[in-house]
Amino acid sequence: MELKRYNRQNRMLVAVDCIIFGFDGQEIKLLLIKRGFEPEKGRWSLMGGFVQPGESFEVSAQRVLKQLTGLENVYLEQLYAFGDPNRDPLERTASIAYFALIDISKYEKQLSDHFHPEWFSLKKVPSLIFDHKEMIQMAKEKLRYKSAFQPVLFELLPAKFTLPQLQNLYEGVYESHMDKRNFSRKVLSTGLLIKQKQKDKAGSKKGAFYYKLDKKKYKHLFNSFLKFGPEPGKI
Amino acid sequence: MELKRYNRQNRMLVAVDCIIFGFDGQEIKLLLIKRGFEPEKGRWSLMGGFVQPGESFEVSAQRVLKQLTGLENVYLEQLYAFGDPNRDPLERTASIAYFALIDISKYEKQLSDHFHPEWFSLKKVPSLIFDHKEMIQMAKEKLRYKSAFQPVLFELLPAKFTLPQLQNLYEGVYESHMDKRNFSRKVLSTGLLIKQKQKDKAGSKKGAFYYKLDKKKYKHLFNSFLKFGPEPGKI
DNA sequence: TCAAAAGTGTTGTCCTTACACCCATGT
DNA sequence: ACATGGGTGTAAGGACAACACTTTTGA
Repeated sequence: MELKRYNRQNRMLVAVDCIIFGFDGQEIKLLLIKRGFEPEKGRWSLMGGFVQPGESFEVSAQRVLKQLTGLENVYLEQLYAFGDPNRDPLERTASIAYFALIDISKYEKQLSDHFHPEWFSLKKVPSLIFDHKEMIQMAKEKLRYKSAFQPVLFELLPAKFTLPQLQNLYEGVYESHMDKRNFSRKVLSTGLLIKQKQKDKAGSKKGAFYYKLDKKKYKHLFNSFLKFGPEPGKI
Repeated sequence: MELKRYNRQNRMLVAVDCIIFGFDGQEIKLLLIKRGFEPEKGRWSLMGGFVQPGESFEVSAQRVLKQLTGLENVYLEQLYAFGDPNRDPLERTASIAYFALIDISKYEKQLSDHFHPEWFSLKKVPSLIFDHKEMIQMAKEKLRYKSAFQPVLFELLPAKFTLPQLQNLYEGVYESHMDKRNFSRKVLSTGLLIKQKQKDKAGSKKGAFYYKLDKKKYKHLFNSFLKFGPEPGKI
């Protein structure tokens, strides 16, 4: 006897939600939208969408991300599956949360959108629907944890960036100050950065040298990076 | 107008699967069952079950774990949500994988079970259904990653254990050898271990002193532990 | 000329690693 | 008595943290 379905079991909706991080050279930001349908229509929310038939979670998250930002091939990683039976008041819906790191300079508001997206400073996140605040909190923690050992934060930077920008980024993630001498020694010692001849004159009169990632080494060294941030585990 | 449901969306089955680790004093083991229903009836599998209405994923995993082991209050952590549309050939089923660390000495085969559970050495895992092999691989990696910074591995040990046992455990997780002098200095320096007066005479003629966890410090220090294993990130 | 940010070196401390011998005891 | 595994100390090297002054240039 061959079954056609699992009988007597309940099915539920499954959605993906994306925590989208960006970095403007000064601070870390989060891309949020105004929810366009009931319930909670009009409130701020993470970008999300229902998982479609035939679509894996990863593909689903990529689709949702592209819909909002127009971007493909961005850094995307599964964060956590949220499954509280009452997290969506209308109907039981599981959410697989993904976090994305995008180069904010490549982001372009999609013209014909109805999402009303806005970038928010991580310190000024508005009230959000459902458990989205919890998702963001968890994403922040994971980002800290992860970037202590892997050079993921470069995904947030444009092709050319300066050391002060990079330091701002790390300081933002760890909400702490770092010594610039120790910082530059540390990152340069990885050999991942290639110094450019041009300077960025935007941030100061003297100007700061641009650096580029050594992409070959980057892929190769992704798993053997440095230790940053506060004591490991204290994060 | 208020909606009652999200229309035009597809619902799917959601299950939990548990990767259950144990440690017998010598090596790390995995608890597997013989699947009791179609499809793939009779093949080895992780213990799992469908998420029930009103039940969160965490509670669901706890229930499944108790069903198999009789244990409650064990270390349980969400690993990853597996959602490939074809992972279960019968019907689309998402699986939220959890990994559990149990004290193997507390485990007792449930009498009236129909699961036929068996402990397998991590090095001799049989062929498994669906994507369960991938789940185990990911769980191993997460365990490595995690136990480098947090004292999670104590969850696998009985109340009293010896330093050589503890070292076996770490060596099993990292599949490497460690220097016993450096190892004992390192773990003792945490202050988490309380030396007992009795010895375990099972493993040697001289006998090895038992240690107990300082539970207060354990809970407090859970997030500021040591660095173990190979280079961070090389895991 | 001054203000503002970029860039650069040294030192002390601590952590990590490598390494070898004696101890206790059951057989 | 001996074989087996348990227990301990030291020295060298490397990583990290603390710290202050000079440079450049736009206003």
